[in-house]
Amino acid sequence: MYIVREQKIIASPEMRTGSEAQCLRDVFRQQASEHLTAGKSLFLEGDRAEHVFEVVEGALRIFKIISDGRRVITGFLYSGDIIGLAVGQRYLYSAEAISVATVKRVSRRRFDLAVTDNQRLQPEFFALVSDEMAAAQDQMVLLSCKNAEERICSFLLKFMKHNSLPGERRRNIELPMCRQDIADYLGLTIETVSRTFTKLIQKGVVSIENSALRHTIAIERPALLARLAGDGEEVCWHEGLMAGQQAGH
Amino acid sequence: MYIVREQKIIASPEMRTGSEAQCLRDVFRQQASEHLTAGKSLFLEGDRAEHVFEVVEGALRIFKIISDGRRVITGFLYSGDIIGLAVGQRYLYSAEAISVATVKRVSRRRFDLAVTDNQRLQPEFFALVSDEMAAAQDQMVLLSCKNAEERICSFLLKFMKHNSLPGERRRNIELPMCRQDIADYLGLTIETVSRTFTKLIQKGVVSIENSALRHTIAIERPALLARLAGDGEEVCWHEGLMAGQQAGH
DNA sequence: CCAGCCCGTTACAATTCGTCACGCAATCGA
DNA sequence: TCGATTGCGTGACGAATTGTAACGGGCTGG
Repeated sequence: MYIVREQKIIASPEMRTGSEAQCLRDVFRQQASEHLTAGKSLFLEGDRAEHVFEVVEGALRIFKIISDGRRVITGFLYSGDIIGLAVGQRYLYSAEAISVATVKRVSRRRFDLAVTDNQRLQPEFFALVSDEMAAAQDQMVLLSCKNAEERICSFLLKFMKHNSLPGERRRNIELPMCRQDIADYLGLTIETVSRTFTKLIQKGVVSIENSALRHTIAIERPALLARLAGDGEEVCWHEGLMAGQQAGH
Repeated sequence: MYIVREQKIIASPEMRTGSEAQCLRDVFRQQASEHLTAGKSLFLEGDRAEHVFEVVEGALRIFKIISDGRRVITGFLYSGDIIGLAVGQRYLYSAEAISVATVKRVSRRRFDLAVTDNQRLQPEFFALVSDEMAAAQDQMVLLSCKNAEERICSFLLKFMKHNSLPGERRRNIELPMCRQDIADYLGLTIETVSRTFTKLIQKGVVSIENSALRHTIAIERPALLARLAGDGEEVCWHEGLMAGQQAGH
């Protein structure tokens, strides 16, 4: 442990870029804001991963294009999120602004130095990577098992959790992405997304402002929404399971 | 850079646990082998993540159980793979031996120390995390878009790549997992897996040893298999795409 | 003001995949 | 040796999702 402190002491000034940072976002504090218009690309899958980005405002989608031209959206990012973590030499996906958005960037070199240099940041860094991995696995579960309704409900729930301050209970949510984005994210077609929204409205789970372009959703019955998402409150891990050794089929 | 070397020089002996390690697997070298019988659990989702494991021999599956009792296999691990990386406080999934298997373990504390202590290991560590992330994303693409045949073909291809030495060109592969495992991994039912194998045999893509229990697959037409997997040789990133800013739909 | 476009919605037909039921072969245990 | 069990394959059927096509309602720009 003392070695770490030693390292800080002998660190030369120009290496100390991130030393005062209390959290990862502080690494971006001094950086200039960059503004993106809707649809503007931030980087492409396969590009050399030379920067890490923080979303200051707006929303982005990250996606892959597969051989037949279809698009798979692997995630959405909102203000406060960080993009470009834990990649190797090259970006694993493309990133684009959905709406107008503001980002800040630092070079990977500098970001990595800040993290390795400042022990305080490492837990936060690993937590972020871990969250990203957990999100990917949740998405695999969703795509493996859930039907259209469950997918839409899970999506709305996740959006609510992510985009509301702790304690805040807003009934209205404003989805920045269009139906096609939702479809490509959930492994559905745009028609199925539409139909499912209609069904949820008929069931009284949500309602949609017929203003603008159906991007404003009011959650009428949050409890029902959660039940329809089918996550079953994430199960009871610490009972019974230990007994059955032989992989239950 | 010189700071890194400095750090090594002043490192106290007891901190140098992993200092001589040339690669991550060396961290496990001194550890005792543990033997698992088929179906034996290594750890459960939600357990405190106290160890990191290396698969010495055999195969394991990692999976989640969802609320309605179904199982989603998020990956298979073979000899040489490392399990338990990049998790937070708790394991994100359960791990079980498929066949008899041998593993080694080190405590997370020791593993993390070895990695932070020895700069040489960090690139390999990040590469592993990155691979895991890339695999998760590929799986999302598979589950989002691919039909049964493409899924099976992708699965066989990936298995071949992973379980053959570079340059080696074996036609016969021995799948350690049963049909149900494949189904739960690919988001299909066991019947669809069966039917799809039959179709692939009829097309002359593969053949199955009718010995034992259909676990030995001979790849008759590798090129066709690759084409049917539909990965389209991972596309052409550096042309055209830059032009279309407005998210193509 | 109207035409044209984009996005979302709806209806209907087509297809894929899941469900259910059963047959077959190999293995296990008494 | 026999019956029970397990894992896999197959066929018929139905449900859920997809594809196709047409429609509507706001914007935009002439």
